[in-house]
Amino acid sequence: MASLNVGSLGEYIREQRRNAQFSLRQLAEAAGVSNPYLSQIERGLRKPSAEILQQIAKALRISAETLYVQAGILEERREEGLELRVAILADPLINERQKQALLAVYDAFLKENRESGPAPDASPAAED
Amino acid sequence: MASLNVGSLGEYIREQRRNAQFSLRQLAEAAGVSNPYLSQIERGLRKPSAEILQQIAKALRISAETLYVQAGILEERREEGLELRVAILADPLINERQKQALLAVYDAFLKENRESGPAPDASPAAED
DNA sequence: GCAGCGTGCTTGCAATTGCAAGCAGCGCTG
DNA sequence: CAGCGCTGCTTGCAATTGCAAGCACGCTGC
Repeated sequence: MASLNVGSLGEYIREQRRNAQFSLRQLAEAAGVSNPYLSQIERGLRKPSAEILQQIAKALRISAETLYVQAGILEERREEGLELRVAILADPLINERQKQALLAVYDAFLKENRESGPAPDASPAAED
Repeated sequence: MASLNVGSLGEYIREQRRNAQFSLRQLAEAAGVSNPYLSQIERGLRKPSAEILQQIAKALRISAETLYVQAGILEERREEGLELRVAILADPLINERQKQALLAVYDAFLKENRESGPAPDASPAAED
């Protein structure tokens, strides 16, 4: 169907498989799918269901979401600022007042950064 | 296939459709799927692909991810407290100092809630 | 050379997905 | 009453998905 997405999906799976140093049959067996089908997926001839993607992801030890994004059924979260807002609002451990307070602090930081230019992200490698 | 998941998925879709006060045909048309197929999905007779779920979600104005979770192809993020911490740390719009400040505020709120009991989530429906 | 093994791919088929045509039932109107 | 419009569902079929059986090729050991 969406062969554009399937094309890059298949390439991505083949790349990850090679990174993991699995043969096609090894991955197919680990994933519980037939090896011809996996071959077809990698070459973009078939568009696998989400369940198959889940199985492949698990066998490759990568997140299923990664493959969903490649397949075009999940969007990468790219809306800047929105993701954290949504996460704050969705957090079950804090109440509404606290959520609003966090959002206010976040907004203040964004404003501060807009007025003083791009965030000088002094994020050191020590974070790792 | 996984008719357990499909069962709850269909019920969920019907419920959301009724909440939106759409007839089956209206939603099917808005979603760009056939109305018999939507009927079958709601009754758990068919298991739709992620693409169809995406279309339905869009027509219902809910996130596709919500339906993916119902369908069992995506897991809910349940790690309490961790998701927001990760989101704060991953946000590209604020710097490290600001991130630490947000985390400190969040921690303070969690502590406050632990000492005063469960978060009295006065989250109103006004969020819709 | 040949047999055996591993690799990736071809092919035909059964099951599933999604649709078009249409049915049955209900309420409303003239 | 008949006709119309709306509702949700039935059914047969084409296309797609995923698999089993098996092919072609390269490499290795005898």
